[in-house]
Amino acid sequence: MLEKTYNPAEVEEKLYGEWEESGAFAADTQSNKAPYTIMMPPPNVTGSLHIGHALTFTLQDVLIRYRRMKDRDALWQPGTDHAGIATQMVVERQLAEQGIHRRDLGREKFVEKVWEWKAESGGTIIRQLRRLGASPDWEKERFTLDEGLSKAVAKVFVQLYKEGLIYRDKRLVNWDPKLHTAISDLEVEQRETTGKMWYFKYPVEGQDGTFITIGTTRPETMLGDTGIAVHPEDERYTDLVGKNCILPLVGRAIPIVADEYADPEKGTGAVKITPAHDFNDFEVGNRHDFARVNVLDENAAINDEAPEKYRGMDRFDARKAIVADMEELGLLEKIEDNAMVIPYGDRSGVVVEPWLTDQWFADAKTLAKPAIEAVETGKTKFVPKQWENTYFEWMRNIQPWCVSRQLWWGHRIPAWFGPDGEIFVEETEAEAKAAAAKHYGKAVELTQDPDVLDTWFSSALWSFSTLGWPEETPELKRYYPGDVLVTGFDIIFFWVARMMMMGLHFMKDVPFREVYIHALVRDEKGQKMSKSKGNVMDPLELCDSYGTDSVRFTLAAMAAQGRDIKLSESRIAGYRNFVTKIWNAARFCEMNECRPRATFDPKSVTTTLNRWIVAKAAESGNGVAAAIEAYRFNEAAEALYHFTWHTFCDWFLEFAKPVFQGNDEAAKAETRATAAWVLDQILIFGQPIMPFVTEELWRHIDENRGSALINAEWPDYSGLAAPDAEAEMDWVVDLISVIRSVRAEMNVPPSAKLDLSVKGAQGADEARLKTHEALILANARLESIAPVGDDADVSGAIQAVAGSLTLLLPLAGVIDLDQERARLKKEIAKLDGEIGKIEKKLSNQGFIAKAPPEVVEENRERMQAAADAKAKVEEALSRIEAA
RNA sequence: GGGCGAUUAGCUCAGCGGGAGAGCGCUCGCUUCACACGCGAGAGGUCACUGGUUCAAUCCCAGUAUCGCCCACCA
Repeated sequence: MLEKTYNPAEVEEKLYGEWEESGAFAADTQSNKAPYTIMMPPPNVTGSLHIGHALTFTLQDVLIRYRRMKDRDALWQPGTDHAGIATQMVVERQLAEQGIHRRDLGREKFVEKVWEWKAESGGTIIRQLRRLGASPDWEKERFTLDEGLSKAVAKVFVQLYKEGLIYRDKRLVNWDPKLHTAISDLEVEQRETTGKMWYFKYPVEGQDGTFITIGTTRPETMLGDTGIAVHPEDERYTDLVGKNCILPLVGRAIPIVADEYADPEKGTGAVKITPAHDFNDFEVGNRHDFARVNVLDENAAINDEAPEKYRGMDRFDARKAIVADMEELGLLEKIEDNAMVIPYGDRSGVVVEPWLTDQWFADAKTLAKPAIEAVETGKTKFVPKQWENTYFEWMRNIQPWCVSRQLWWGHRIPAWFGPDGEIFVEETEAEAKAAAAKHYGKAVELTQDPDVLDTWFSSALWSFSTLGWPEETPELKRYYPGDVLVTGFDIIFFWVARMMMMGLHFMKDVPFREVYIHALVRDEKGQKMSKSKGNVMDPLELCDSYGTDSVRFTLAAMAAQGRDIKLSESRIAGYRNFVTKIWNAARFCEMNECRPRATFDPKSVTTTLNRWIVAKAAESGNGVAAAIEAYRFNEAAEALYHFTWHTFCDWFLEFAKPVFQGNDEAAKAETRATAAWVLDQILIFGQPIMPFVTEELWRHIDENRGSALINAEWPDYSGLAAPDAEAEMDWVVDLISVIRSVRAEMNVPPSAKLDLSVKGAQGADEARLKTHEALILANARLESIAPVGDDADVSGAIQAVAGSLTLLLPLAGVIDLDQERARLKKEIAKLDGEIGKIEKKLSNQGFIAKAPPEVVEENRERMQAAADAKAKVEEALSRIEAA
């Protein structure tokens, strides 16, 4: 006998262990089913499961579990990402607590430490994924830094280099002065702030007393100024073009040039050019052959290129000093407030500097072309389609991708430098040495590039590197390309776009046919969850409190295709109640000896109630399947919820009660078997979303089943769905006969008062089975079914009974007469309103007569129905008045 | 500056060219032999605003307002 409530904690761990051990999650390259592949976006190895993970992994798990049952050899390929910067920071912080800096250890030792850390703590998120019930093929778990993937990375880098799609260049990059590495544009976060604009007067060479005034938001960079630009058509400055300014504080003569970049509308129309510290100025500098004077070191402090006074100063201290000095010289014209955006490193949180360095770049523009085309031609589709615009927008304006990072943790760039700086890019050191020997005609010492690759470089290969590429493995052949990639919109650029580029380049096919973009999870107030705001919801704590199934169900139910999900705990509690409801439905079935029969054929049921519920179950099962296939997880959840609670429990089980307690043994047996079958269906189509409670019940109901629910087959409901109106009608008629029999049983003549209150119901036990609840439900049901079809007999019978029900309820004392009178009056007013509305519509339609005839007809019918309903209510009211 | 999204019941959200929905909350009544994590009955909404298209608009179009997100090198 089942307990009264379901206890998730007891079963979750047990079931998960059994699933995993039995190999239930494993894909099978030998299977004769078609493959279905989802590549798990590899979470950071440093990570711990947050609610966003819980969402994305739940949705993926729903898809995988569904496909596994339905018709596919499903592979959910798991793994983790080495997360260069994030991981290095974690370990550095840990070392710092012991007073150790990574430089003290040296590169090799430090990397060793990181591996140690990974071995100890890197498994957290993987363990947590298990807790969530995720069912990837764990045997195939990969790590972006493991041997095979590293080999793939090296091969890709070398090939792209040799194709000219990766190159080394000296240009401005976003430099993080705290982490001492370059970062990509995507890793820069622009924050709006109110800053200052300083107006400095630069003296014109040879013209005492003539100044050109420039505005700047970054006074400290003036030490690196190598030119001034004005607009060619700006008459204010025409006579100064070609002359020089003397850069104050430095004394360098810098040319004044005409360049379209200078906007006469902005500032003073004259702009200082600092090619080494500003992306725009870099371009302008190139056009005019300006020198690039770098005045900052790797910490963004002033370096030795600057006048001695400022050397070693932090950039912000230097700013103050320079402003003060300029003021003293009388060269500070004014200061204004200025709204501006400041670039911050998304990991370090400090202001990043455009800084001139040698870095490796990937030619993203060339790689992007096929990736754009693949989406244009529909080879890969985004769901919702909306996101394709975002993708196109970025891809069409894509900038060179800086792939090198000045870190120690990551894939070392496979490039070696000869004594004269010649570069040898090869997959291994041996190959590089061979190439160098050939180049120099003798063996030489080579030094490997100290940099590592951007973490996203290896992630970009994930869709094929995890399957064994460059080896021609059976997995690679079978599971590439993937069916769908499930992810949040925040990494469309970081990851989706880059996988498209790499997949198309190296596999000559898209990495996935669909990209399902889901929302991001925010708190109840719509704010991004963050530790500093204290509004984080820990999914594992929620699983502890409410059970994993409830959390999964909530996430699925809220995964509509919007942008944000605002998660509230009360909703999780609501779905926890739903889990209990299923549990208790099963308990009820158990108590009434509803056991699955192997020979049961849902097509063969005879009673109206059973035929009806079989059809409804099929309809719901198909609804769940269709919703999952369309990535409408909320609809799948809703269909499951509604069918289980409001169809199966509220109606079917209620009406099964009189059967179970009656004397018709044949009907009893059939209804028991039907109830058991329907409950099984609920478990089956509930499994993808709520795997634990469904599996537990599945096993409890029959311990001798051939397989676990997770391996059960999704039933074919064809021939069962689509109950026709007649069947529905029959059922209502049957229902009405039940009600009539109640009256007969209780010896209540049709005209007399039927006491339906529970306490007063003194009739036979059978009569109590369907007391006032059934009547009230029946009443609601009847209303929802009207207007009836064209079978006059059935229609008449129903209307007659419906009328008597309306009357019956108040007479029975179930409803307070005064209240009922008020309700009826209100009802009449409402119907009047509706009649008026339809009348107006009809008159419009009649006048212009453009509406399709069936629509007009429909409206006439509705009008008639409303009028009939009104008459009925009026009649009921008059009877009440009379009583 | 460019782009996108949102605005529907007290709250969190679905829906969508022809009858306003769910969960939670609220009110009333129920220790009914599955379930109080329950059962039944209710209250509550000019579907942001203004125009337009249409026989018909919460839904399509245009504009306005408010909120939010993404992208962007603005001195």
